[in-house]
Amino acid sequence: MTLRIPLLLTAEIVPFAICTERLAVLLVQQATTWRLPGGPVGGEEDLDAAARRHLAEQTGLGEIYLEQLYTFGEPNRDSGQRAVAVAYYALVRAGFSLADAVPAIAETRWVAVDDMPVLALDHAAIVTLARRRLAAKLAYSTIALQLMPECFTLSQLQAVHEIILGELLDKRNFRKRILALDCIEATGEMARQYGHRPARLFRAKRPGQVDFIK
Amino acid sequence: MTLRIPLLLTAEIVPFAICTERLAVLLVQQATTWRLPGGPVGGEEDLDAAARRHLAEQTGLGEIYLEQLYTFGEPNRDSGQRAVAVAYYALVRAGFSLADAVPAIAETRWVAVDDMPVLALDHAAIVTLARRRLAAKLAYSTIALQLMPECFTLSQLQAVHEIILGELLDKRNFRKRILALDCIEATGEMARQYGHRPARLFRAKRPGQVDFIK
DNA sequence: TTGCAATAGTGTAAAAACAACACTAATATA
DNA sequence: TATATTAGTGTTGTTTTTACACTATTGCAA
Repeated sequence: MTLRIPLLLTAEIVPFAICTERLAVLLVQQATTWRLPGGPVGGEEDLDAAARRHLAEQTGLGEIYLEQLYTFGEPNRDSGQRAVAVAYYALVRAGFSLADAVPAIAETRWVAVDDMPVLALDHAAIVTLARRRLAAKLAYSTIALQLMPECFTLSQLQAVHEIILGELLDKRNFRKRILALDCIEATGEMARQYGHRPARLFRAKRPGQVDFIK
Repeated sequence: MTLRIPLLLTAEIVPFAICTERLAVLLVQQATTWRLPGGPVGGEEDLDAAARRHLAEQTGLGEIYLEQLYTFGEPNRDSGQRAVAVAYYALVRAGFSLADAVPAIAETRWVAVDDMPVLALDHAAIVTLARRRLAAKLAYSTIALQLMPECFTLSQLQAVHEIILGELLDKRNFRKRILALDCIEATGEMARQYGHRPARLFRAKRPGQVDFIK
């Protein structure tokens, strides 16, 4: 029972954001291949902390929503060595700025989930699972708010839902449903867009929190 | 990146069944304390396989529904050593027989979830999370069928739902809903109970499979 | 043999949730 | 001042969900 097996335990993160109207993942380049940000869990480090640390070190992203996804431990997932990966996904608010954060120590790029290059190890499977989970959670939680900037319009929120679900939603029904959840409130400000009627701005009532609904 | 940290990786399982009208967990006695079945993951062993192996070795349970729940890795969850636990939950069909299976190598006991004794490490938290997940899954999957014997009556299935949810359900509405899912079919046989009208027996249409619904 | 106790089995109506649908409002620019 | 563009708003029909009560079949006991 107290046997310590030699293995590599890593945390891997799927950082999602909406980029140019598409759901995108932040990838890290290692030599010639792309992989998810992540790396070994420290000897005295919490799993979540390891995920946050690697994400910050490799991409500059901090202070974002993070949720454990699944643990991958097939003996052959990393050729040669025994590696177990605790996978997470993270949600990055639109309007985030990598530049604001700690400089990344790796080459990174946002890539649309539908245009993923070949990824290291089983990272493609991790992305696929994360994407399914995110889409499923839209239906029964307020998780989409974690992808929004502090202030946003209802049209922007609807676009985020549509992009993740891959289908168009009815504007009136969407607004009715979201407002009934009582998870956002009008700021009183208007978005100063150009060429058309300005939109009311909203903010999350409980910004850090993801509520279950229904 | 290739650092191998010394740590104990275990698989821990929460085996659920309905015992005497209550949701129960199969516990294993170790010295004077109770714990979940489980133990170290082998050096070349898949995580799921490790969970199944320990469950079989320690309790005699095999061939049952198993699903990964969450990975617990707080540095101090096991005093002294660094231990990471990949937690699973398992569903045991009513009418199962431990005696049929391989003899268990440990003292085991089914304990109602509402009467749990003090458990080793963070196993109480694992049970709590597993219980929440199971209850949530009732709403959007056919997972309850994994707790049923091959043939069962609708009243029995309803009782299982009621026990897990902790609330009574309307008989007619329950039947309508379950039958509409098209996940069970009548066997044509009747349950030979005594003292009242016999009930029709049903079986799962796809016994091994858990379908998502709605 | 008849009555009682116990669980099985069945339908309808009201309420709530969801889905479909089209026009007016406010702004920037040409 | 006309046009293009997006914001914003209610109603109606359909579907889903909920609430609800009686008859049927059996074993057992009187």
